[in-house]
Amino acid sequence: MVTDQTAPRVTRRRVRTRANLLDAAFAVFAAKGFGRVSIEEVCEAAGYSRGAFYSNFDSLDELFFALYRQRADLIAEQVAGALALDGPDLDVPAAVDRVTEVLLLDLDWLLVKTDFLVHAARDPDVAQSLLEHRARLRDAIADRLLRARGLTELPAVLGDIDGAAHAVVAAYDGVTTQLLLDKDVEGARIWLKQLLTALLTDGSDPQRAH
Amino acid sequence: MVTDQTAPRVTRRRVRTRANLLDAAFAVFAAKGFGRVSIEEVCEAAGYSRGAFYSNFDSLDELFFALYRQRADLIAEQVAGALALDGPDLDVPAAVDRVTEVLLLDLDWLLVKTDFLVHAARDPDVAQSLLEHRARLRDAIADRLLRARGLTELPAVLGDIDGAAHAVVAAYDGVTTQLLLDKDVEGARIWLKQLLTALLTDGSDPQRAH
DNA sequence: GTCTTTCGATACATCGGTGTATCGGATACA
DNA sequence: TGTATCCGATACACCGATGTATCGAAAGAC
Repeated sequence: MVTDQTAPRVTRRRVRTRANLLDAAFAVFAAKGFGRVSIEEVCEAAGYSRGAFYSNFDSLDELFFALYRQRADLIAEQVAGALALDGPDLDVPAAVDRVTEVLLLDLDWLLVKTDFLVHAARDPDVAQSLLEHRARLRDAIADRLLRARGLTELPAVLGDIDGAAHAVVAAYDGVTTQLLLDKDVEGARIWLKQLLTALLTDGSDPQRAH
Repeated sequence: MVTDQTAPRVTRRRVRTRANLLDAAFAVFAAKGFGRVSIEEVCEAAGYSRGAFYSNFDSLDELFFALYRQRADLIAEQVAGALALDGPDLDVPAAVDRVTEVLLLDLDWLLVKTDFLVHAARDPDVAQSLLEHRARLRDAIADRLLRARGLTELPAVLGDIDGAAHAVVAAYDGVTTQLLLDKDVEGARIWLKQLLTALLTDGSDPQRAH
């Protein structure tokens, strides 16, 4: 009996090398930037020859895309976990704390992520894919905000809850930009919390972070 | 009488070709991204040979830096103008409108600017220079906010006026990220205004944009 | 264990970009 | 207009990266 007629026999070695290539690529991309990395460099960092690369990917672009998907999905999972952690109506500040911890964890990832952004900005297909990913993230945040409704009143200027979720993402992106330059992760965390508090709580609301 | 003993005779042709190279570089960088552009491409776009390039710049990096400085200074000037336009205490929303108009004018510039950001994120010297530029911008905004004090009460969560200026820049950066993907300039403008209003005005403040 | 299929290393041809050295025409200045 | 200087075009040598074709070895199926 054969599991699949058409697909090539899936070997264990293949998935290992592929994972190794992706890991090495992450390190190299983070260090030098996508635009300045050659296929050879990735292979050398992973300890393979170029034959291995061409056996697994068609181009650097394809590898980059696969790398982004892998890591982005992982982070999205962690964020979703941090958002779902507390009960149906617990306080927003705690959730903010946990999410902030996850989102501003790894500077290298922010570097690669931004590289991917400028890459996507010039390729409509990639941009579309990234936009969808961001939309999913926003939805998760909106769901969480919905659960907190009543506890904290949202400022009306942002419009509905979806607008508020949009604002959260914008704050994250804005803080990321600054962080890429000054590399002050702890400062960025504090700063992001402040921003989110300012955005999500009514100014007249006595309940604030800390 | 000689204007300068040591410096080479400043020719008119030189400044023209240099400007042409910079203009062409802007177009090419915007279209393909810094990482994917060769010296030859820039020269071809400008209508020169590589000889002209090497006569004016030492490397693509140097040209990129010069290009960024040129355009960034130009924009900073326009922003300063938009901030200084009204009297010593006129309304913030009008200033927000004008600044938003200037900052979200040219998508190509945002592309190149972001390219430069990821470039700076990997080179401490360049990062330092960019940070200083951003600090000057923040100071201009803080000055403007100071003039408006009393008219609109700032939310306390942001801390002092400098914190508020910081938040303005973060909002701008955040909106830029989204804009790079969806290319909706008009939407981004509206959205940025909303964000700034939410950040700069107390939630209980009845005075809002529009 | 053997046999078949797949994976990845090696070798090769090729191409595009880089930097330099040189030279003729353009430009400023008297 | 003459002339000294500068600028940019051309030609050349070089290098590094790319993609492909081939082959030995590893891994799964039985």
